[in-house]
Amino acid sequence: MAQDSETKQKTKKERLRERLLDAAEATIARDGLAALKARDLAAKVGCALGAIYTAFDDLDELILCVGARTMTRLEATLADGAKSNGADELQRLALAYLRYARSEEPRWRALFEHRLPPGKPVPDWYASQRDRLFSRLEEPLARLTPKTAPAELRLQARTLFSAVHGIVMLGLEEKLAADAAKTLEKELTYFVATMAKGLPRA
Amino acid sequence: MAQDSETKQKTKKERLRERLLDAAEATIARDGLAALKARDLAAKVGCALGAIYTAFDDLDELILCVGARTMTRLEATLADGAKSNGADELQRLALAYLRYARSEEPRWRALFEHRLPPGKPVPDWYASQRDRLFSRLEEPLARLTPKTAPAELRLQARTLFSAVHGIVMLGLEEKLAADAAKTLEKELTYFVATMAKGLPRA
DNA sequence: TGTACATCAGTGAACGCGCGTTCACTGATGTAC
DNA sequence: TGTACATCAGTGAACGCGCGTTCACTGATGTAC
Repeated sequence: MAQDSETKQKTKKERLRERLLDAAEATIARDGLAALKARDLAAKVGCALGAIYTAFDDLDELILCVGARTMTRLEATLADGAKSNGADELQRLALAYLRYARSEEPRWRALFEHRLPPGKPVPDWYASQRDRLFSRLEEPLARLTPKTAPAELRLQARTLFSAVHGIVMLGLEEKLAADAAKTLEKELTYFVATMAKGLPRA
Repeated sequence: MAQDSETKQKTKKERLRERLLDAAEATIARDGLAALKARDLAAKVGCALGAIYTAFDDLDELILCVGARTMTRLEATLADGAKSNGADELQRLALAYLRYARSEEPRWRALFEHRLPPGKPVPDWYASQRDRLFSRLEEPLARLTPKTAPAELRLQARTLFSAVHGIVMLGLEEKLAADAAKTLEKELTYFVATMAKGLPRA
């Protein structure tokens, strides 16, 4: 029975974790990372404030877990948006990224807003999921420039992602110009086309 | 004498504003935007806490003023880094941007971190200084693609800036890969070269 | 020049709020015999 | 089956801190006559 008991305890704790994650995710998705408060969270799932700290070390851990879910959703959107066509897959990927950022902006933004307190390292499981996300960009790039060495490819993929990310981020913020968000699709399409043309062996 | 008195009062208030701005700038430059606290600021300039609010409406206004100074410095760096050569001016601009972000990272980052409370509009003087900064990118772009219409050019300039910004931002954060910062120059150079090659009439 | 008065920049204690985390305790669950 | 005991998830009041902003007040400066 000791084994049974342990199993049950684990499951219970796991269930609380999930309920907390669901609630936190909903809050972040609706109102952004800054709106996530321990007390609200406890109220939402109907547990005591302290219970959060039996399921997670602290809010940072919980936020990272929500981030993992966001990455999974983003991955799915990218996979969905990029398939079917082969030639302009990069363009499709970029537009899919924009679409995701638009449709789940607070969630997406939380991914980049959140900062661990200095000294706290990013957990390995988080880093590896993040890296997996980028490998999704390497494949289509590899198809475009088949002669490029793998290390070079990784760099190119990162550069391209950062560039697209920058365009989407600043575009959605409208920090640069008031009407930026409306022309973003055009901007991105044009941008990726230009890049593709400039790449060796396009 | 009424006129004299008013003039003196203005000057005095102005001096306090400047001392506060200097102190705030120094704090942001050393420790980042998050380190800026009203009490520390008052202590630094040797005035009362409340005096801040005779010189500025609130901390947001003060932060925007520091942002204006940052933009001026950035503008100077860009002007400095881009001149002399003409052909690869875009590359020089991008590298100058990276250099500035590196050398004054917290100050630069503050420019993008700071958010006004929702509903508070960005002041006109701030928006116009920001726009002026971007016009610096349009000139070299115009030289590269002389046939492009002005409206198109503005869009291209913004796209290019956003892309470079994204590469620098994520690169310096090292959120994507642990060794990103070291290869950033190479990355940027390669990126701009690729873009330039892809642009019509390169 | 001297006196009474007005102005207002500057003061800093106090307000008001928010919030993550802890910890002594409880009560449900399971164990031992 | 029944009783005494152990465990530990879950509780929530309290801790501890931080911080932007306000406001009744003061004192230096200048004005009026």
